Amino acid sequence: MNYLLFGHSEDERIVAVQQHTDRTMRIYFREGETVRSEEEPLYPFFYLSDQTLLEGFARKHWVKKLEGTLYYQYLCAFEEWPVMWDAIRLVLDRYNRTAITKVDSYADCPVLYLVTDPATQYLMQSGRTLFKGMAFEALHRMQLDIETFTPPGFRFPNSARKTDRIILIALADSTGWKHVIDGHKLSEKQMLAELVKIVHDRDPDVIEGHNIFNFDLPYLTARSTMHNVPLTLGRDGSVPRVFETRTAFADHPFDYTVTDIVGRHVIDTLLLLLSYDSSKRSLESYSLKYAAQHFGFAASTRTYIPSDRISWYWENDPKTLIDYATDDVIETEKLSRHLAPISFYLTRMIPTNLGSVARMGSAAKIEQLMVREYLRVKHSLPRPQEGSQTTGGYTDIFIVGSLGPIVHADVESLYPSIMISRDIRPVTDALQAFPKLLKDLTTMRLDAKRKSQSIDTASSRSQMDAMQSSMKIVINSFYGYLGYNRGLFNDYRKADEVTSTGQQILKQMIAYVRETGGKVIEVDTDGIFFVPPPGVDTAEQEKEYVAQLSAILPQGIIVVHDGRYRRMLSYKKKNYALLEYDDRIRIKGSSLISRSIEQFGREYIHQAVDKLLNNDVSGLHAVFVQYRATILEHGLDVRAFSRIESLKDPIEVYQEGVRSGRRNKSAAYEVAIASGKPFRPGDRVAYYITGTEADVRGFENCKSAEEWDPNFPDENAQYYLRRLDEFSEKFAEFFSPGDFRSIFSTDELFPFDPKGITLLIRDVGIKPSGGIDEGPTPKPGIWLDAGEL
DNA sequence: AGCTGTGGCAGGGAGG
DNA sequence: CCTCCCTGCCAC
Repeated sequence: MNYLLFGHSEDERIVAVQQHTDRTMRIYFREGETVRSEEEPLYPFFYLSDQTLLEGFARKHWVKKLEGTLYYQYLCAFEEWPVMWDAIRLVLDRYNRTAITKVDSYADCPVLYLVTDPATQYLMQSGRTLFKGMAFEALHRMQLDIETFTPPGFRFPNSARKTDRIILIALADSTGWKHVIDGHKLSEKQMLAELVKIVHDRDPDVIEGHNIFNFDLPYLTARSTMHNVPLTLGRDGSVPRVFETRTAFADHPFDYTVTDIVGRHVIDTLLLLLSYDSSKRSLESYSLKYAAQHFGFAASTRTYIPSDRISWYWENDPKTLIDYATDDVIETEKLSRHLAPISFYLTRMIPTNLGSVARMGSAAKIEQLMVREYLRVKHSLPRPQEGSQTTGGYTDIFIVGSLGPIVHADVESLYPSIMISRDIRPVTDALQAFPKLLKDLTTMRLDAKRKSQSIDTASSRSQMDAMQSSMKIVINSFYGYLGYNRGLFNDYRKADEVTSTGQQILKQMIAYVRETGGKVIEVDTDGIFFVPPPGVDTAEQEKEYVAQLSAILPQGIIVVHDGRYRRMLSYKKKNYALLEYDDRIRIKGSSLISRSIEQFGREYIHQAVDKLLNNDVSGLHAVFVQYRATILEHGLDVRAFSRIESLKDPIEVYQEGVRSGRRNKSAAYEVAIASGKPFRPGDRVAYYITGTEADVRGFENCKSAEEWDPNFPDENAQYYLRRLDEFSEKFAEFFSPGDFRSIFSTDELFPFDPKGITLLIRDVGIKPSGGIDEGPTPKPGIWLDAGEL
């Protein structure tokens, strides 16, 4: 069963982790077939570990769609067979043919070995099934962190500036060893030489650091170039190979400089953290210190130093700085031990080395699994489809207001379940590897999950848990891969089939709840919030009810009881709040909790939602009055009313966009430009609005939060009062217009009287353009009393 | 030398 | 006023 995932022969396993004496490289290719591209949309290809071997080969002969894809340097695909043979001849001619040997153990698969760069060879081989049967704990990992000195008057360390320098290099490793190379005792040049010596003595498999790709390693590289000390960190004594690259986490592109070290895997825990957060969405910051506290392994005795005080500590209190740097590497080790196992266990099945797996996106992982199987049987690969997906998940809201009790039911792994039960695969997947991979991964994941729950020893349990989490990530990406415009095996119609099947299932769930007397409030993709029918009161009865719901759905689709709540404040699609039975409040949705809302606004909304969920109209009014007064008397701190935005584009791109009229001016960029400090995409700017009128243009009336002076608060109180009103406006949905006005106003003549004010529940079930057709639905815009439910 | 998907809400600014 | 476009952020 695991044949596709874990390799085809033990020969694939490279036993020696620390040896790479075999100076060879593989070329895979297909022989003796003729596929005409116009008859069959398939690429002839070969697999090459070093793209420079094809230097000079006319680019126009390459299949365009493969340029710049995931395989730029590995998979060379061509429109025509003759062109492919030309390319192979070029590679062979470029090297001494006598160095080419056929390898017996690959007799069933034409693989040529070619003498070439050992670095690439090691990295290629080490990624195959190297870690089969090996535990993460057996890896020898080293953590590295550098501290730099910047002379007074300069803000950032500058890798080219003579007066800047590395002052500490902190090192630790997974054996518990710790060391600091101290810049007081050695010149920077000696420190670099010492670093190289230590790395060779300890000989780690993995080098780790937080933001190591964008700071520590590029800085070390630049300084070693300046001092003419070769940074020979490779296992073969080579210097790192460096290249710029870009990846995307959620909506945000992230640029970084990869530093490839021969025979070692480089892992940046910042990338692991970004990847972790792109599915969990729970982190406020991606700093090492924040992460260590978030995951609960920051020591209470940990030394903290503000980043702008590092130079001061080095000159005045170096011991504290050494403690600080040492704590950094210790936390890095813990962070990696927490997050890296997921990548580690994936390297067992994905034909790429650990360092690459840790940087790869999930679609790339699926493609690697597919390509691996196609390579094995020497089948050509499909061309990516042109076009786009047309459907997504079904989202709807039927009731606006505060009501309860609430049950949340959702379909377990909706899209993977649909794909498995309907045997969905790309039309181009001639080998039918796609559904087989999905099924095997799912079975294995459930198996690992069961084991992780039943095993006694903590280390085996966490190993099983890491394995099942890594498989979960891949499983959940199979659907996304179908709609991925660069995926070789993409298939938009199949992606649409998955989503529209999901929509049907959700609509069946809605119909069932309605027919049995429940009240559906909001649905989104695979989950449904509803007030259960009369008689379904206890948690056990709710679970029984959900089990009956599950039973009416197609085979393989399982609905589970995912939560019960005292009340729900339903606001808009994808925007709601829940009151748990232990009185905790959970708020969802960008219009209620977005980070683009000023902090005081988020706090105000949170408190107001609390009052609404608890039917406390007087309290709601009191909250409004209090915020209003605080704003007017400039009682808020700059952190409460400033807005933090990240700058997506470089300054030139922004300015060009504004000049050409293609984009509007933006306060965040204007503040950043006015500060005169350099900024890079991804940097965050905190600013606030100045002036006296409520209705000012942001980009003309903005100041950096750093400029705000509590003694002369010049924030625009009228503007922030308007913001407060905008936040309050969200709650207009829950009251009659008159009641709303009296709650959200300050009348000095008459004290506020909550009598007669009720929270309303509005049925918004019928949409002008159709919507749900099952079940009777009241007319739109009808106002119901909250007591009805 | 790169990249999983669609759906939804809010806010700013430009122009009607 | 309104609509449109764009960006940012979020749910799933």
